[in-house]
Amino acid sequence: MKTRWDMQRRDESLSRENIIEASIALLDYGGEEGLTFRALSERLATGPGAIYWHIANKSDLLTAACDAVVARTMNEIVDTMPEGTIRAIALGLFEMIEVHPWIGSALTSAHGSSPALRILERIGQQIRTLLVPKEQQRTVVGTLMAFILGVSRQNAANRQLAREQNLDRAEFLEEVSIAWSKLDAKEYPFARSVAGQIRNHDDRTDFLTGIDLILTGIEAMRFRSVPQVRHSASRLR
Amino acid sequence: MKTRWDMQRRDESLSRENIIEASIALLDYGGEEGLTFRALSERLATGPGAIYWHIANKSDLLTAACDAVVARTMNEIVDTMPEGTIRAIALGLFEMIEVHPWIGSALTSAHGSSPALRILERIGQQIRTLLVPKEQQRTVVGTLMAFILGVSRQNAANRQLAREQNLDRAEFLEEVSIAWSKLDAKEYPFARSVAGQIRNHDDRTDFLTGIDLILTGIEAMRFRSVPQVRHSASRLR
DNA sequence: ACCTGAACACCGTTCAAGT
DNA sequence: ACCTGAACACCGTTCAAGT
Repeated sequence: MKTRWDMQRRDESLSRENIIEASIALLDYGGEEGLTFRALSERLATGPGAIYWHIANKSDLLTAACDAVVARTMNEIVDTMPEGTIRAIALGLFEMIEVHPWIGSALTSAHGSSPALRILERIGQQIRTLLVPKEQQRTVVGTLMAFILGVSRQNAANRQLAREQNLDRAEFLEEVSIAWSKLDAKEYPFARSVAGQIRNHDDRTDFLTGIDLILTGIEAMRFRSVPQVRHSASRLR
Repeated sequence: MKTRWDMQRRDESLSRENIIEASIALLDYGGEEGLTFRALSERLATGPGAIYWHIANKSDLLTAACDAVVARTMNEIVDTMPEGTIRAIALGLFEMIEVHPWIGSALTSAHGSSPALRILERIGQQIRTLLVPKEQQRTVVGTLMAFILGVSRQNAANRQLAREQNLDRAEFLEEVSIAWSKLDAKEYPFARSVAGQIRNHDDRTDFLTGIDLILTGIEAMRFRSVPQVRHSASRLR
């Protein structure tokens, strides 16, 4: 059952890098549940226990795999104008999570961890050149990150859902559109009203519109010398 | 080991509702890994198999638990002015996920599912009264939802992380602040520059600032008759 | 120092058997 | 119709034993 490739691979001794690369392959192929210590040790032609010599536990492994892919994605992005670069980063992450859907959830669990930090840094550097006031930079970057990861994760989840139901994109959207148009008219007027639009929308375009929405908000905020005071925050707490 | 309460509970026969309520309690207490069919059947004084008579599988159970909490949260929000209501919905969801961190991940996996739909509908109705052009409503609501859930999830994950390290909020932020200020100056200039701000920030305020950023963007967009054409989308694809 | 693989304590889920 | 609980096929992780 062992292919030439497997044997060759094992010629190199086991290393943290080997393990991470094999993990990424398993995750890409079988999703989060595709990564098990048994599958991993089989692919690496070793025992499950051996892996624990190089990595602490499964969570450590997931973060490391995540970090490797994020670092690669970030290195592929070339800087141009700040807004353009932000869009490129956004789209790069969107497509990364589309190809590696498991990254979405792996990335949540670590604000201080190194993959999330890479993204924060990259966006932050652009926001600085956009001349956003210093006190607002952190919030603005946080807003962009939350939005980018939120949409990308949702997009990946939808694709996953479609695949589970053995539908292509068009069929899946058709199903959702039909389901929404059949909702109760009193309780779900909005969902019904947009049901028709679902069919022909483009995920990337929607995503970039959202990014532009936020960039527009940033620009508008830049020209307000004093940050606006909102009473709702304290009133609603 | 059985308390009076447990016994009393079992007097009512098993039902889907019973099971969902018990699941929520387990999830709140022990997080996602706190919900197991063994713990659940013990709490309900029955066997693991009995549960399968009322629910399809664990995923079904999670969605149902999620839906129950989301429905409750949404019912608590009273409508006022559209912007105010959107902030109230946002903050309501933020606090909901803070109290029930497991909802964050449960909510991702289901764009068409009923908990996500409730949220979409509620926000959508407000966006309609804001007179956003019909073709942009879907995208705008999607933007808000992605942002709200993205930030809330991140916030819940941070709290979880702090708890795992047995730190209170202040200690945790202090740790992050110190870690960021020690990063490499060439590679992480932005993270270093905001390290100091981490210490004294308020999560809710940041969150509402982000919401306002998006609402500002929406307002600006409303006054453009023709939706702006972005070349980056096709250029970057 | 690094690897092996059996063993442990868990999972979700099924299903023959009961009432 | 609804419940029981043993059994199945998995998990992540540990650890004595090897090289």
